[in-house]
Amino acid sequence: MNSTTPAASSISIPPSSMEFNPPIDTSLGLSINSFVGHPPRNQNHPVMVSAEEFNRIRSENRLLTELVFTMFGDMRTRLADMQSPANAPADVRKRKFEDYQWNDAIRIYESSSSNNEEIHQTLQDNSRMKVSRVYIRVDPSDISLNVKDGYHWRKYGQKVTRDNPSPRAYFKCSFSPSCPVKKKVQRSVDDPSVLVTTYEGKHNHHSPTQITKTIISPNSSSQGHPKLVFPIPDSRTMMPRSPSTPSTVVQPQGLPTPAAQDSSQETAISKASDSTGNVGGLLVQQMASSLTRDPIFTEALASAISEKILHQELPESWP
DNA sequence: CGCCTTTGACCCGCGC
DNA sequence: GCGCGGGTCAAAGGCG
Repeated sequence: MNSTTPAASSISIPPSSMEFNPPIDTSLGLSINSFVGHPPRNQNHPVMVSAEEFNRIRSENRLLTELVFTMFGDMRTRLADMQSPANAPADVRKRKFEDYQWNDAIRIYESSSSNNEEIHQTLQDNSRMKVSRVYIRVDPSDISLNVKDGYHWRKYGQKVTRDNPSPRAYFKCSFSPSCPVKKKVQRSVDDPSVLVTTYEGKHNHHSPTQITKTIISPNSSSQGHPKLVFPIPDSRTMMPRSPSTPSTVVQPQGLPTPAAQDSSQETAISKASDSTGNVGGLLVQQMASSLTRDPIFTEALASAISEKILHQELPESWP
């Protein structure tokens, strides 16, 4: 535990901050409020796209919207947990706060559609970190704890831990006898269809498998539908909870690379949380800020959500 | 035969 | 000091 991090009990969040108050980016002429809370009244930024492209973007944006709301709801729950448990055991409070440590590289993958190379590449991208965590959605009926990530592993132990009925398996990299890397694999306590894989250390050899560069880059074509992306905090409450929750979203063009996102978000959030302790709100702001930097994305998202809202009844207060 | 998994025993750090 | 829990060791057995 980082000695510079504030104690969990020191975090105090006023009730008003538990509401979603997205940042306003006037430079774009749109705020998150304008398309999350209210239908846009003026379309000052019409976007000319084909019907096919529009449908694709609309579909993707629905997924992204769901992801954002899921993450916010989970964050709020988690923050409430963190600030309230004065009567909770000290080790539980400590664990909750440590879940927020941003040393981890968090990724969610669909095992059915992702491949070894992507996971491997993610780990390469985050190789500067001592610990990386990867979430992989698997077939719930598959009881094995095997994660195909391109390396060779030898299982050396298995334990049932206190906070999770699913056993935790311990692996060492067996490709090179001197390789210090270990990994732990355990099903998520919240969603048994998700394998939580924690990697420790850095490989001192190349992957046994051929690496292909398939992952997100700023220049990725939107047709490429690159995989996932948001570095999200942990494990338990930040996971999408239902299988229908999207685990892949499109990386908007112009956003930082995943590695850059990791770095910038880790820095910004750790700094800000030191001074204010409002980790959750800052995370939302950080995410929203990143998204709103991309005008194409914001326009498309506004269109998608406004269409959805317009298909519902307007509130009585709506003019 | 080599490599792997399984599994009980053991070690160690931490909190009380 | 003791108990608990996580992590590791190592013997035994399985498999290709």
